Amino acid sequence: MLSPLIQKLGIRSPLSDHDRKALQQVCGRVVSVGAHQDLIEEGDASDHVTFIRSGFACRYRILPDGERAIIAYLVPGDACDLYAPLLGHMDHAVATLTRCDVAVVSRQDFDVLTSDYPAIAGALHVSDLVDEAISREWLVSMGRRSAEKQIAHLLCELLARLQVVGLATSDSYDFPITQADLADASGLSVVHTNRVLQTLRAEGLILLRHKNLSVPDLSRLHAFADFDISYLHLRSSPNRSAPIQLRSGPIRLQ
Amino acid sequence: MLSPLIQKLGIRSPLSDHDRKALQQVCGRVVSVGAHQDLIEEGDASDHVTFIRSGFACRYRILPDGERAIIAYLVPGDACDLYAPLLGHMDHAVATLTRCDVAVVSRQDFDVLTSDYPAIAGALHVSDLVDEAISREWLVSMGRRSAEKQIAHLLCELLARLQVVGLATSDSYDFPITQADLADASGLSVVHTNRVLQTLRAEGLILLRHKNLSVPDLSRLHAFADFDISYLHLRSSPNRSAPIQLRSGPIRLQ
DNA sequence: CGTGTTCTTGAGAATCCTCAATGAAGGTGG
DNA sequence: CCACCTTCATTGAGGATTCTCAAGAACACG
Repeated sequence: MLSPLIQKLGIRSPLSDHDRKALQQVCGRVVSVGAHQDLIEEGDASDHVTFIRSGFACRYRILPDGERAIIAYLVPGDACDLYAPLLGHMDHAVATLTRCDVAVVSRQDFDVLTSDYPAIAGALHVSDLVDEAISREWLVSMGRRSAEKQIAHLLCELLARLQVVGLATSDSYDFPITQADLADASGLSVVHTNRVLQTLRAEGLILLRHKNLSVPDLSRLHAFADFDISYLHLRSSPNRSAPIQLRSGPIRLQ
Repeated sequence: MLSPLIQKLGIRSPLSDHDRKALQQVCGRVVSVGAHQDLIEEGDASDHVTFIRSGFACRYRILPDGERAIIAYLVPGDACDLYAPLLGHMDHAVATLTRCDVAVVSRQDFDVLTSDYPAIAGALHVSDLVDEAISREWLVSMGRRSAEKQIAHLLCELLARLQVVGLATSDSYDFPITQADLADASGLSVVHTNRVLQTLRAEGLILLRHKNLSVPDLSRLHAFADFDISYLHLRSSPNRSAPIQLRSGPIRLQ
């Protein structure tokens, strides 16, 4: 089974077998972490690079009044602290939401990897740029979409991101995120999050039972949520429908 | 007078005189653009790199119902589309908010610059990471801060960012952003934005007159807005108070 | 079969929105 | 310099959304 990281990078950037092997080797040390555990704390000047191998995690900050703001969801294949040393310290924390397997790579090994394999460095950079695009989309959702559309949009995004790493079918995925975690990511209260989910269910837009989410009519959910997948940059250009050719070569997509 | 771009990069990453000269040379072509003009449209596969030289701009998206969401403010020294080719197309647009001078660099010249001057490439990367941190902070504000604190926080952020490029005193700056632009960046209505500003004025937290913002008691505003400047990464570490030494050398800050 | 977490519901209150209108500021042409 | 026009800021009022508090139900786990 291909690691989710390699799957994710390979979709957006061409990687050679050589690159894949190097990645697989470096990410050998996998640690299992229970739910609701900090992987990285605010202020850390992390000397490791951490990747989510399985499970869900999040970036978050705690405010003075004790409120928690979740800034991003991390799914298998996502990096936690790729560029932390460039900024000197973490300005937010990372915690698991469920039990997770995480790959921990020493910063030294990682630096060797990226300088020996520029295609990997490039693919990781692209992947970080997509994370930025996701942040922007969350800002759009929080600022200008109704609570219902915001949550629906988030569910669409997770479907697409999990499909990339082979953890979702065409219309469903395991959804272990609690309503409290969803609330902190949406800026809503838990109570309202609950009511929003009920509305989406009542409208027949989603089926959510036993920690599994399935979408009866994906195009209807997309239309409702105003979900345009292009911000995830799964293709090199919105106008080009053919997938990127998989070959080793330059980092640039076009 | 040093260009705002060079000022900004130099604060977070060591640049040699050599680097500075190269930057100055490449950013020679400056274009003047009126207020409320698109600099980059959504979907563009830009073949230029654009930097704000003077004036205010923003990243934004228009939703199907016509609403505008502002995702980021751009101030002098900020890049508009640094890594656009890596993602293939712009997933959002960039527009001026006021009259702006922008430096337009051909993608070709830019690529030559970054490969000839790795310190510049590194500094730009760090700068982009800070933009990410700013996005995250906006998410925190939108999700879990009151409208008053959110706007106050934004005003604190702008003060700090403008100080970096020499466009603010210790407690004031020119503030040409309209309440409509502030509303679209905060996810509030124009009416409520107006009332929030009035509250901040009534509390004596800000003075806003004739497009000029000044802060009578900065630490009070910081405390009110829960503003912790460390996310702007103006120092290499929150525990180290000495500024970064200015010398040419490796990209990494520590 | 208890115990803690998560989900759900009700009700009243705070926040924020929309609509609609007025006032103030700035720019332009005569 | 004034009349006019456009943009921006402000105000009032009623309503929608979302919140908090509080409690009970369902579920998961040992």
